[in-house]
Amino acid sequence: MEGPNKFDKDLEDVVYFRIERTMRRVKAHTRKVLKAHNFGVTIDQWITLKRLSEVPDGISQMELAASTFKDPAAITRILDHLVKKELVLRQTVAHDRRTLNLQLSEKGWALVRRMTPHVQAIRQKGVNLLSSEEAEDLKSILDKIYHSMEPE
Amino acid sequence: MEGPNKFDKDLEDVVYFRIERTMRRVKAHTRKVLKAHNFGVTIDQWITLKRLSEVPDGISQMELAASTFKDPAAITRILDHLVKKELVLRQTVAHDRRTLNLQLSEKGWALVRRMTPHVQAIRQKGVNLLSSEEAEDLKSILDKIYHSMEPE
DNA sequence: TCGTTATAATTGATATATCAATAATTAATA
DNA sequence: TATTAATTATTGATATATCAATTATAACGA
Repeated sequence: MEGPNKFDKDLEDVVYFRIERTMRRVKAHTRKVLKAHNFGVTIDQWITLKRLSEVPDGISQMELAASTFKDPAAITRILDHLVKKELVLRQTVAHDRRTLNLQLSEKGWALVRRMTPHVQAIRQKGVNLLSSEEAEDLKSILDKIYHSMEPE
Repeated sequence: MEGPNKFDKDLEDVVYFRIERTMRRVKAHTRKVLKAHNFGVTIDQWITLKRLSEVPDGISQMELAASTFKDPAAITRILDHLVKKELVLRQTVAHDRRTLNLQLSEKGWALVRRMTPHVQAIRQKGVNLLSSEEAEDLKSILDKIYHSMEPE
């Protein structure tokens, strides 16, 4: 905000830009790890598998989309890959033929178990440097921003 | 991390997941504002224009990519749009015919000036709720994570 | 029950992200 | 200086993000 021509702060100083660049780097590192171990899935595919591992009875695509903050259309396509790789089962539901129930296959469970320690290591790498107080601060600050922008 | 079947924390509790969902919401809100005012550019196109507004003499695509943390290939395509919309000038450089110099056009400058107050309002909306201390904490915590994952 | 409305998933179109490969040019070096 | 190596931008392929439109089905109201 110095100098005669400055009518706005630089990108570099914008909080959202910092958030973005941090996530880009985290993702780059994550991709490197996934590739090194030949897990055969992308980051978003991993997120999907991980979420499904939290709901053993399965959930619908709408619920999956909502809980991962992804678009239903994106979920459809991510699942296409995961079903083709036989990591996820996509089955019709008796009482509502619009809905598809999603569950990990045995192969999906095995992959999640295999990947988990490596993903934990990635989380550690960055977050380890933070005090537990800082980690909590980060979450609560992010949530303040998050809740300041309720849709509608 | 409770219950007999839990061998990993839930997505919901992962810091990176929180960061991601916050940014998704910020971007959703931003797109809504850009659309409401008919600015005719996407978020990434805006970021590119904004960055170019910080370097009136222009920069190369490599420099633009580095300073926005985007891939050079992505920059090429974003610029294709911006050049077509006559918001950016892409000119060859005398001393190095590999390099293209990028500058805002008059129309580009006008758009940046027109958009700036609205973008500032978006930044305010979320960040206003934070104390200046929290805002600084957020940046420094993010930077710790960022620097913990230096490439190579 | 018929017709309207709502919901779940898909598909299409466009924009971006990432990686690999390529073309053009410049730099480095034997 | 002739080669080789590095650099800049582009292009192609694949995956995702977003929005709009569509299909199939379910829920609802007159």
